Amino acid sequence: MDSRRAQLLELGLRLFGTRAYDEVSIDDIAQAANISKGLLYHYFGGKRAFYVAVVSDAARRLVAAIDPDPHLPPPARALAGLDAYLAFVEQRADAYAALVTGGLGADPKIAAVLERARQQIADHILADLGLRFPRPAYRLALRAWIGGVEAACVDWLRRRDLPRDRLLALMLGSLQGALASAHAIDPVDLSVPVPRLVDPGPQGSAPDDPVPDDSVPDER
Amino acid sequence: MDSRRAQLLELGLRLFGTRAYDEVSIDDIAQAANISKGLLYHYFGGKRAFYVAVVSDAARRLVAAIDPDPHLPPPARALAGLDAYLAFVEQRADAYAALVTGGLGADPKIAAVLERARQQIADHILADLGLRFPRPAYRLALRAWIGGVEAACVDWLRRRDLPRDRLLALMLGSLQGALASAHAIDPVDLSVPVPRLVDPGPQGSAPDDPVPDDSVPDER
DNA sequence: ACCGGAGTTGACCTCAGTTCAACTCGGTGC
DNA sequence: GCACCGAGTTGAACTGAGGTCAACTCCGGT
Repeated sequence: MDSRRAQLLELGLRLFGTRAYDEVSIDDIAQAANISKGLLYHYFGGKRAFYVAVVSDAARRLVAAIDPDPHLPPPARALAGLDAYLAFVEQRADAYAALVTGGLGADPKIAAVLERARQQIADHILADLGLRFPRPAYRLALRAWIGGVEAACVDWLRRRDLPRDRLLALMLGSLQGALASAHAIDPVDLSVPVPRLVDPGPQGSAPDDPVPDDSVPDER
Repeated sequence: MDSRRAQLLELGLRLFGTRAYDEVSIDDIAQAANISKGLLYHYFGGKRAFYVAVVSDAARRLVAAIDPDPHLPPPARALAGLDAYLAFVEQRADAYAALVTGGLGADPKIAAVLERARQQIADHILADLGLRFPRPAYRLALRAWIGGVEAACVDWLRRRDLPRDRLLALMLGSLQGALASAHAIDPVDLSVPVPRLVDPGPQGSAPDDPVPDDSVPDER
């Protein structure tokens, strides 16, 4: 049955989200799932392969979760995507932690899975912005930004010292800064200019004028 | 003697920089160092503790490597610090890989060591910029930026598709963008304004005015 | 010469990951 | 009804890596 596989993946996500890879034994998994050790080897090749499967599945879910609403115009899609990303981070903090902190000492398989997911997210964002940059500076800027988002999310989950919409605005502003920085370094002639993601508006002394908006503002 | 300890740390850095944690056995280490297994347990508590020691040592070196030249004025110190950071990344790619890809998740000890090093770097940069922000938005923006720098460096080491000075400029631009974004979100009255880090100078044929101004909403 | 302790070793122990032969059991063909 | 089949499942046994420890070697101090 395939549901057993899904059940094991779900369980694995919880276990690996809570404790580190080598602190979770096969016996732990088997016991928590009420199955025998051997069955895990039937469904997955071994512990390592199981872990890879768990991480892959979580990455798949994350990428799926930020899938755009095709009705929105491109720039708003990017915003909605990031918002969905943060929602995932918030709701499934364990899964997210397993993903990002999960490195497992740089297992190439894991690294490849994560890098692939990041690439998909990057493509996603580029498409949502209506841009397409194969140029190194832009690619690197975007890659760095994604790394920054991950770091910020992990930190944010631990501290929670900023409302989510502020975090969203912060990340969007950083994205704009990163893309602008890439543009300064490699000033390719864009058919579409780097869009203005954050609309600062009149910035008074009061720190409480609303950041872009709540969850999904589509301006324009 | 203490030199043996240092020798083992150096060796560990090479080994863990090349292969993943659990692909390096105690016997491997012992054999590579021409010592017996037991001796490793004499100097360090065990494999895990050894790994923590290796990472800590590498982090210490990195933080030491970006120590500022006190003669430079603050903004230039920040630039010099980032330059030194990139130099470290380039020269000791293995050590850097061991640090960043290392055990982000593996172990709370490791996470603590790395987070401490990042904190030091962040303080470093803040001091170099002549700023001091305990406010969440700035802290988070800086933390995200550091995560971005790490991601960019790992990617850059793999691809090498940008000259180092361009990478430096890219990162500096992103920093400025991140800080500006934090400022837009939490507009505290800074005694010292966010400094202009990137001095674009005469750029090629480009159709652009240099980025910062429109990358950064609210320049005040 | 004796002592003591740091440095060092190798045999041994333990336990987690892995393998595998065998058992159940619901469906299929005859 | 019956033999068969293959997926699902199990538990015992194997293997190898991490960890322990009593003992040995130096070597400086008394």
